[in-house]
Amino acid sequence: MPPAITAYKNHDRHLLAVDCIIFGFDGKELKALLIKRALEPAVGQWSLMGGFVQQNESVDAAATRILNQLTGLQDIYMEQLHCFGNVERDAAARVVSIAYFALIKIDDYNEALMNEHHAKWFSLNKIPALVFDHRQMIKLSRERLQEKVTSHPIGFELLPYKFTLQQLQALYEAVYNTRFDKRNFTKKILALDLLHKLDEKEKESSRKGAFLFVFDKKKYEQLNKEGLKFL
Amino acid sequence: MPPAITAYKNHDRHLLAVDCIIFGFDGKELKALLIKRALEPAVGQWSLMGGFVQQNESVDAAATRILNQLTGLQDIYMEQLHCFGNVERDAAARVVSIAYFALIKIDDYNEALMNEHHAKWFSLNKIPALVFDHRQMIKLSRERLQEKVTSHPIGFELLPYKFTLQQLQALYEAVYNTRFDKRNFTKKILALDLLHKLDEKEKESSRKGAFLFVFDKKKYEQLNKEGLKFL
DNA sequence: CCAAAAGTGTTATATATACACCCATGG
DNA sequence: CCATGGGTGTATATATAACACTTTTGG
Repeated sequence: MPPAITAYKNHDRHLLAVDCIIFGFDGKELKALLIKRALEPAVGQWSLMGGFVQQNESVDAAATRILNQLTGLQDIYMEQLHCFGNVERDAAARVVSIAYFALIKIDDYNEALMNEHHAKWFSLNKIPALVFDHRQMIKLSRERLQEKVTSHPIGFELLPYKFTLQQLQALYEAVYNTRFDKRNFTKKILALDLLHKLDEKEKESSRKGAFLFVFDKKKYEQLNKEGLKFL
Repeated sequence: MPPAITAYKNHDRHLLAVDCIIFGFDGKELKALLIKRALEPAVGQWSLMGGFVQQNESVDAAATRILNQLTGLQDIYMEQLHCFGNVERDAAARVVSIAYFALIKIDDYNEALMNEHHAKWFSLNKIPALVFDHRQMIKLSRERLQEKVTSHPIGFELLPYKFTLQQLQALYEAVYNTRFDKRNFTKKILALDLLHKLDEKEKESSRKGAFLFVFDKKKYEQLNKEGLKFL
């Protein structure tokens, strides 16, 4: 990249950060992954995982890098949420932050990296005090997740590869913070022709055992692009 | 604002721009307001109105300022669209841009300012070649407008204060790029209990004349917050 | 044999869609 | 008196919401 040409030269330059809201689902509750902030100011306070955008990387790439720094994961569903640009949002300096949210399988992470950052999962209903505007970021991301899930089948990103219908329903109930009728839910989700029923049963949560499903990758990708009407 | 503290000091700083997609509706077509770019590179090419974010202003404030520079308007419906952060997006330097879209009444602008920027309205179906990634910005903003309009009554921002049902329908048809049945449309919109029918008729477009409506500000604001299911 | 979760259909209601004619007016 | 756009209702199809009992099996 050449240096800024004359026409741009006199404009202010800004610190640009990325913050990641990382969602997980433990079968009962929607959770967000938080770390203990390692940087001044506010060292040791709970915070979203974040970092600065470098000169030679795209903002999206920065988000991917920062997610990977904490989780060790790659190829994760990630979406830009919003640019937070208030002058005073960071207590130490003017920093503009672009927030992203990511959906991961809650057991899928690198434990060493997580320990290194003192990361912990928090139920979305029990988020502790956070630095700066991170609470607002989580709030907005939750609303966005809800909207997104209504028209795109991204909920599966939060589930294990094989899952039961009740796990799926519990996930949607957690996202919408409501309850659904089991029969109506089953009917609707199966009608999408998106799931493939396995011969295998999950037997941990009941004596009878519940059939496991996987999603049909082709249908899934198609509906993810086209959109669907879920609820 | 104090200077960046030690912990932030070594991070790269970036040029931060704002670009505005300004929508208008002429009674038939959805249009976007474009200017002839005044800056190198690509001087004289069609472009969205944009500008740089200053050190002491929020990103939202920058967007408002830049919209005002072109139109002279204040208190305009404006929404952040997306942060465009590819390294090579601007041909001259690494510039991260935050795109906003605005809805204005198409006759409501300061002509002197518009002339100064060589601004012109373009039908969304006939957007000329644009600088950098501005075409992509317009595409995304159109999709977002469509989604937004489905759940929030923001369409009115594009109409004159008094409008006929046919103007309203034409607007929604333009946004969705489809046709609606007149009777069903009327039924639905009136059922929202959002419009107030005036005793006054608009007589330009027909001999009989069509009744004018205004929206009920209280209902409007309530539905704008709560959301609604429009179509 | 019993506790606990799995699985499964029908009906009622609400919403969405399709469709065509008369009205009022200015020229 | 007629051409033009304005205004209005009903019937059908589809989608959503409400609702309860039987099955399986490990202990």
